[in-house]
Amino acid sequence: MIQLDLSDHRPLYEQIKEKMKELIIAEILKPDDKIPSVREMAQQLTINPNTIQRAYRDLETERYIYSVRAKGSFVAPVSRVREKTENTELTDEMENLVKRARFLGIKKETLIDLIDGVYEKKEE
Amino acid sequence: MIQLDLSDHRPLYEQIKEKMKELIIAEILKPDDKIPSVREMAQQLTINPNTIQRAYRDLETERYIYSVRAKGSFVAPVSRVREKTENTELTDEMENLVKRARFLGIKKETLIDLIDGVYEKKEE
DNA sequence: CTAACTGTATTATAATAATTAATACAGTTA
DNA sequence: TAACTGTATTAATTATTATAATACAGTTAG
Repeated sequence: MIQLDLSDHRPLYEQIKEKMKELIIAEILKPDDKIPSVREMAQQLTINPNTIQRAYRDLETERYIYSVRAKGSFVAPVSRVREKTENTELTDEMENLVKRARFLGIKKETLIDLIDGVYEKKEE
Repeated sequence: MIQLDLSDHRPLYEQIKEKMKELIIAEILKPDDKIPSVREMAQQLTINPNTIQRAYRDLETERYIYSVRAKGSFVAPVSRVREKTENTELTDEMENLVKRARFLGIKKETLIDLIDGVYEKKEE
């Protein structure tokens, strides 16, 4: 399901969080989909279950997943709270990125093309 | 010149690197501008000089600054290498961000307005 | 020339963060 | 009942980060 990058300097649980978020945001994992259990994922990645536990706990706090004791962990439906905080975070990041792009001499049209490309795929 | 955020979980040297990059990218610091010496910056931020040393060493490797022994450290002119790696990095980040935006239901036009806003300020 | 500044390097230590390990408990499911 | 779930806890280990204390060689202003 996910792949760790050992050359990455960041902690494993951060990588796991990020990858899971990507899968959810890309809608590869959809609301109420079951995700691998703590132990199962740990075995797949050959790391300690506690590390997965840490990642899942964070993801639950951030409302990306929800867990049911003895049943499993599942992708959470998009919550209004999460949507709002993500919205502001994203706007900030986007602004910084666009500034960097401008600094690098990237044309406005290039950015707009990129956006078009992503939004087109929505229809698929 | 820069301000550390102690509530930030990332290492100090990472924060320093990031802030310096921001200043350089925003062109607040321009090529060949002298930046504070290792010891001076350490005193300003009340942290150990070795931590600054670490940040500066990284920044030099990434071609954001250059250092001259016994003279000081200075903002590097934009190198072609740096420009290229930054360009691909930025494109990747931008694509991820746009995907997130789409997932959140943000309209394409909203993103384009944001870009317009940033690019307009170039004339100032 | 000298005093005070530069970057750079080194080694040791302390402090913090991340990870593993080994369990345990309570509930679910086939 | 056996095998699975999430969750919690405590301890030990390892890795990373930060500090501390120096040292060296070169620059620069007075």
